[in-house]
Amino acid sequence: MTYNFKNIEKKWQKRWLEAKAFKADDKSKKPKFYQLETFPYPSAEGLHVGHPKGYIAEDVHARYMRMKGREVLYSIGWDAFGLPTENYAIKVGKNPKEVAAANIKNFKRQVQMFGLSYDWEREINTSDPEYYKWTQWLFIQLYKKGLAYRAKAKVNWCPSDMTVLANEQVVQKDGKNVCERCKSEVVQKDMEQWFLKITDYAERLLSDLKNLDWPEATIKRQKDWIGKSEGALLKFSLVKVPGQPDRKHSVEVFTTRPDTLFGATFLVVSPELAQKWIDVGWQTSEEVREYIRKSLGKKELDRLENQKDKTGVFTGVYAVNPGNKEEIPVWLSDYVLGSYGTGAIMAVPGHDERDFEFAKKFELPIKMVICPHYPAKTCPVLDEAYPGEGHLVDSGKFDGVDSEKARWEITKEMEGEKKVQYKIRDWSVSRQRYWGVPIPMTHCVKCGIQPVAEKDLPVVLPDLEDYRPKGKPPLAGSKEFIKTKCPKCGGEAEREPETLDTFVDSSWYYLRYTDPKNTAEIFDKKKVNHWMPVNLYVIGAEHTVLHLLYSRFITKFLHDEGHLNFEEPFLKLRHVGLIRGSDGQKMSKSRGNVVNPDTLIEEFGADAFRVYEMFMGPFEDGQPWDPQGVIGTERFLERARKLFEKGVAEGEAEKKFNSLVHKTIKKVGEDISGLGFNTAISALMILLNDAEKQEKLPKTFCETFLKLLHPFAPHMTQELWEGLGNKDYITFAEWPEFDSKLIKDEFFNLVIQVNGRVRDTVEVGAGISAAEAEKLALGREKVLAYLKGAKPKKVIFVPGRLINLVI
RNA sequence: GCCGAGGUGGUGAAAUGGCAGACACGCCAGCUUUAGGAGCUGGUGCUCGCAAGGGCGUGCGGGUUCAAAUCCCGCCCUCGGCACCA
Repeated sequence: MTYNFKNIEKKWQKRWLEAKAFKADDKSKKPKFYQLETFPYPSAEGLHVGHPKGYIAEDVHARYMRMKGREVLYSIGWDAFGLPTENYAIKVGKNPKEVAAANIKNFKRQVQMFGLSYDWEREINTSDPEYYKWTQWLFIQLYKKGLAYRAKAKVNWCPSDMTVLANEQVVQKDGKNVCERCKSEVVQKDMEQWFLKITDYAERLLSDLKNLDWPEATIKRQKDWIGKSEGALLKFSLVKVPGQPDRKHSVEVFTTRPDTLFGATFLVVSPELAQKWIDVGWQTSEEVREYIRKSLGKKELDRLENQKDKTGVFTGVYAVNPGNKEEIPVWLSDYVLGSYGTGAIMAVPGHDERDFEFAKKFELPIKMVICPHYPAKTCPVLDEAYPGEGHLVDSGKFDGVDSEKARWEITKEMEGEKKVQYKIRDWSVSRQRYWGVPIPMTHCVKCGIQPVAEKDLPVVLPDLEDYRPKGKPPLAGSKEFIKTKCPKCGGEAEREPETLDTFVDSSWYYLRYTDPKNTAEIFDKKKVNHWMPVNLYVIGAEHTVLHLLYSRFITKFLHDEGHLNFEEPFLKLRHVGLIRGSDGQKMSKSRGNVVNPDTLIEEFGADAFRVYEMFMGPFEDGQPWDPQGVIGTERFLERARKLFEKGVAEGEAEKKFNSLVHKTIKKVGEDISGLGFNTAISALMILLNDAEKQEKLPKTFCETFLKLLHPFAPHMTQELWEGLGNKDYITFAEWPEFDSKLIKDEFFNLVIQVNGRVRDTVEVGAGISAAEAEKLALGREKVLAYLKGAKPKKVIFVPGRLINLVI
């Protein structure tokens, strides 16, 4: 009899689906457990073997949690809007809607063949008007609170495709930034854009990180991205501005080291700030204007390039250092950014590496004002900047003050103010593309920008004959779409033709799973607060910043609006390690190392595939795909299945074997909870190896074994479960309990060391005492040979493990 | 440059102070088979040795300890991220 996994897997998948076996019950009395995985972007290529690793892990965990008596919410949806689909549609000359539908169909077929235990009743799709109605609603709420606004900003512009590109769509080629699709060089352009004011939440996004069970590296990257710096704003009055009266003007700088003020030997302003000066009528040299023109024409990326080779020009303006009243020159350089701080800095070359390089290049004075060797009165100028802490020197009345203390003292004395700066910028959400959520706004000549009335949502994305990008949003070309009435005055108005960044769609999908069919509200408050927050989120490490930060922002916003009673959406987060091609490289079509799961499932079955992906190695590490690997787990399952052909025996299992069974129950449970799937499977293999040597296998063992294996190989274990005469689903059977008495060994192998080297082992009773062990060891022939008649100086006894005789 | 993760057999790995290499893949030998990309049994870190047995061994160098893959110090390499944020 051969095991027809194809039919059996299909049979159970069909039954599970029809019985709605994995429906998450809102009203269940059991404690809830919400598991989440990144909902897929349904691409035209379909899944490769790397994609399901995270899904399978979640499924194993979900099945385990159900058996442990939890009501598990575990669902799937489709992040269906966005550029890859749109670009693919353009390429094949089809409508993105059709392409997306076909892609979803294929993805659905693929995820279903893995036997994943989703609650399909909760399936969602971001391109469905029933879903994006609430994305639009969310945008309007943000707008009403002043958190969505329109402003001019630099965007990536592809002159050939005549469209704005997302940062992710700009790729590097021969040192240039080019359009991912047409490879023409991208330029930066100032355009009006919609922004979400995530910067308002910077402090909370930072401080709430401390309560999360997330990988440390991910927390750190979010912190770095938010980039908090505490410092001060200091004012420098300006003298000798050509064509301007003395000391009428001033410039403010942001610094994290006000304690180094007396070492500021020049100021540097950004090209953006210098341009502002010119705009208000200050006179400058042609050299300065040329420098501004050049650097403002550069893209930010290019400006960051030649870091080591600093450029700049003297502006002709001088400032007064408010500390020592010295007149210092004001320089212009693109190493100072217009978009951070005040766009101007005080340069302290003695204590800042960048200022040091600049001073060296333009032969500007370098002064040391922080000395690590107190009580030295002066400090020699070093051949590199000294950024550390110490005591102040050459700083007037602050001489000798501890640098950390001096920060605030100097700020106060100079009438500066404490200031906190963040690197994080507001979130640009406008896309001049077709395949996305229409931004629910109108432009009225009389009333200006007005949000669409909530009762008129959704603003449906219309079908367009020609949706290709042409330099302005494709929706702008549709007269029927654009023409509307102003929601405020009822007069003629135009709709906003831009669409939303797909990161907006995905910033709240996990909330919708809790109440996916609600047509009256974004979600029911009771339901969302019952299921949320997410107990376990498995997500790729590439999402450490954007999606996770946006989701946290939106959650906090909805909390502040009174819709949620929690502030953090994802309590525990783990990253899935990437499966690489068998060549060790990242899987990609261009490398030709992509492995398709369809053929593997066809050949080995979903169970063998699942077990292999979980057995490959530590879940959070990446491994190369081994084409031989599935054969190994297929063998394992086949041998397990054969075990059941022997039939079930009456009575008890042999004592030692039974002890192993209980150890395995403990280990598999602990390992699944800790996502240590590889070692859980290895424990099951060890158990099987031993079980095969047993004369008889009682029913209790058989059922236990199936339960332990079930999360990994759900189809086969369900089939065998039925074969044992069970009528119910094994999925809802109770996870076995281990007996801690049975786990304790009666005997163990005592390791005998001489000077830390293993010389002998002997089986002894578990309770052996130090004295007994020593006596035993000293009676062993092998041991005596190494002792050479010497008496041990020291004896170390580790109960249950070893004895070490030191001579 | 800075930050993070990591470096253990031919391969994926296990062991988080206590017998390094569990469990698998691959390979070798044998059995079985008309046949095998099937199954079963045994072997498989390197090295000396006919063997018994010994020596060496977790990127490199040092240290702590009765005992180190594991802890500490210094260095090298690989991968990932950030990159003039004052």
